[in-house]
Amino acid sequence: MSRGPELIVTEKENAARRIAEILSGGAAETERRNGVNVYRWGGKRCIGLSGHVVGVDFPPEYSDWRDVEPAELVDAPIVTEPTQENIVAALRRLARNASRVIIATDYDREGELIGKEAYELVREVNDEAPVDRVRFSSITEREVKDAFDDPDEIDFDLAAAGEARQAIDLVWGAALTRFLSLSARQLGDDFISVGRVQGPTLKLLVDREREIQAFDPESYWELFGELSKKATGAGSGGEFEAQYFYVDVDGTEAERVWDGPTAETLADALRAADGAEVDDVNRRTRTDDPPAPFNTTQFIRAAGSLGYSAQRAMSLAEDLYTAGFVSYPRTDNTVYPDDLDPRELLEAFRGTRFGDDAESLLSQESIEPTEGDEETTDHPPIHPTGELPDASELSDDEWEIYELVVRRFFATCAPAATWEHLRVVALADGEASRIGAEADPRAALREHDGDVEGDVETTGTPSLVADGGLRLKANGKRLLEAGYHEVYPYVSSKETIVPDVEAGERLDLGERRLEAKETQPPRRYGQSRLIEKMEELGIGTKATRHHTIEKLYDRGYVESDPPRPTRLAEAVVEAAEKFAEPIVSEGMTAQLERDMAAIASGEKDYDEVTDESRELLETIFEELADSREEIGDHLQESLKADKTLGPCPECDSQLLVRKSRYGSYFVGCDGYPNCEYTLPLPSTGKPLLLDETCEEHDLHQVKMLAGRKTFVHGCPQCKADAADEADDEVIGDCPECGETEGGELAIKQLRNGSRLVGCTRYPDCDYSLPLPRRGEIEVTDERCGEHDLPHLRVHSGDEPWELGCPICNYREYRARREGSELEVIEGIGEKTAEKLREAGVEDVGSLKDAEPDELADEVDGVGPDTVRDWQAKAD
DNA sequence: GCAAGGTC
Repeated sequence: MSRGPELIVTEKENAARRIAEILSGGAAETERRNGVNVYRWGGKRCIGLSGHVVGVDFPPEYSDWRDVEPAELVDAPIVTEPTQENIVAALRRLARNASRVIIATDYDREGELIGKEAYELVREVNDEAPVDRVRFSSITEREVKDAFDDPDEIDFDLAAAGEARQAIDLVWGAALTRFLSLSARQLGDDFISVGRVQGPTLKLLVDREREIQAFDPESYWELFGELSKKATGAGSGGEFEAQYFYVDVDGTEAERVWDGPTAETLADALRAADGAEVDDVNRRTRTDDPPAPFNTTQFIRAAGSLGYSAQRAMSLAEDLYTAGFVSYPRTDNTVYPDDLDPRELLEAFRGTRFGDDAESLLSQESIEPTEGDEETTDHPPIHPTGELPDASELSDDEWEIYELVVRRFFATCAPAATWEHLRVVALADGEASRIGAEADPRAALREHDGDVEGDVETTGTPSLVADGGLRLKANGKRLLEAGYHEVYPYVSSKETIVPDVEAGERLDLGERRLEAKETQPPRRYGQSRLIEKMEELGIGTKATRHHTIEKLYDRGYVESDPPRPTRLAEAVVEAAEKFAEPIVSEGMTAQLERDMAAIASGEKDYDEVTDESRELLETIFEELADSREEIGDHLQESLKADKTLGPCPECDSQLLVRKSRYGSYFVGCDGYPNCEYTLPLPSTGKPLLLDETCEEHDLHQVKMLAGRKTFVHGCPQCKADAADEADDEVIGDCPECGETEGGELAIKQLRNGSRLVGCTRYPDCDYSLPLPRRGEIEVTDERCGEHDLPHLRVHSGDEPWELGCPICNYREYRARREGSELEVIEGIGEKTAEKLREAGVEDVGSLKDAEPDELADEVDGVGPDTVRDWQAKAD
């Protein structure tokens, strides 16, 4: 009997390629099976999966939402089916005659489950070959070879922990999602979802919004004075700003004065001062340690401060990873593995544009990279691979992100920075003490009347004025050693200069200011702050948190950026808090983590944990049964509130944003069909109702979200009125019907806010040319010789610009677009455009000429319908 | 068509 090949299975294609390279010493060849790369050398084959290639679901008889009571899902069977047919087929073919199978998926819980899934697929076709498991934390020669020299077994308990998570997530998510959707009669694309991760994430946002809405601002005052060293013969002294402070009842310093009259008295006192004397000088040196290596969350946060959304940052990092320039971007690890030699990696940057920084780091006697708190087994922290891109290979955004990763790695190898902090306290004297003594110290306190901060009872009296005068303080900091700031410009190293002064020194007191301020509500979570918070609470994973946020947008739960929850989101959270609390609580994940740990250690098993979870969900459904209508009504009201613009001018109902049969948006009356009042909306983008309303019509302003083409439309009634009032301005003959029918071209303002040059015989003749949305259009005396039309000039911004003859302008626009980059088409990103160019499609023009089926065959992950969709958009 | 988790 001939021995078949050994089969190695990895979690992803990239890992398969690199492992094959390492184990074969570079001799592996690539062949395609079912459109999947298989690496072969000697008696070995290596195939990469694409994460989970099978998925859990309910059997088909449960798939109709209307025929199945959501509660039935609680005890429904769960089946596992292939989701990536081609990869599953390739794996089966290879497994059939394999003599041995080695599972080399990622070294984490989900990797163990993916490995077990591969094992099951292998066993379907081959019940003899031994199946081993190898584990390594990073794909380096030493780790991989060590792992393959000493193979282990699949940890079925650990995999079962992952399976329990799958089952619980499916059952809770599907049952409650269907319940909410059915109760609100939202069954189309606009179903109402909840889940173990999206639930608590949404509640974070809703809770913050509740705090903001409940916030009651308080007034307070702060005082400032401009101090300066007295000019001496040797040179002029520096000026610096100092702030008034007093000593609170508990002995701490306080700057905010919570009472207006008291603040005024103190300001009078400060104005009466004729100078200040330095009372105390305090110098301290502080070290400022370099940052820890990047995990996914901290990477997203740093990219966020450069203006990238979480989604965009991850997509760019994935591109850089696939191209081989940075390591795997999905990781929780903040400790470099032992086999990452920082010196060696720094040397790879010699002679590049990072060369000087790399050299200066290499000149250190020893390099001890920083470490974060989290050390995991799956992947190393995100770092450059040492494979160097040519700047021209990367888009501007990719380069910026690449540089961030390189510089972060540099920073982790760099020395700490040191700062000198200088704190100066001076007393504003002269008449200040006498006048200041007139201020009521108790009134300065926030809690003085006992009701502001609840039951905080304050006793004692603060000291508003010191013996020698009004206290002023200034804090300066100077960078003594730049340390890692030299190589990592993304965190501020700004200095605040306070000049050297000595105790007892007299200072001039210049301008004095009393500033009235208000306490501010808490800020909304930004995307990266939200991801940090999710990580803190343990919800979601490094690979999914940014997707969860995208999902909240897709479901209509949040809008704009930073994400703001809609009324629908509030209603979903309210309903869940009342009837299905676990689904919006981070506690559910915490419990699940405990249960999974118990399964992994063998204390519990899959059935025990999933049965227990089903029982809890069962009781929740018992409660829900009676409240179905109540919940549904509230959800529907909230959905309507999210779409409500304001009062209808023709009846007592409200105007709503509606969607036409053709998928376009318009404004219609809630009283339809009794009231048929409508207003049009622009044809591009998805409408978002802003908080601001139109003073004249009491309607919410409308913003049209359309990616880079997003714009504020304003009040749709105002736009329609403006169009009704504007007279069409005739500029020449219609080229289509001017001679035969006498049609003329005119500049027209449409009721949906757009403008065009169109035929006066519309709709009999629909000849039209586009015009820009913004700016005033001037008809000049100059005429186009070819089309006999006047040149147009557009007044927007500071400088008017020449649009010229509208026909020539449109022709040029078309030509530019035809020859322009593929990326102008919605849905084509940089990666897809690159793939298209490889297939010989260089620009929009050649995309339009392409045969959809042929092109789809040539480009991975693109179907003929997608091509047709692009072609339609190109027109 | 539901979730969350992989991967792209």
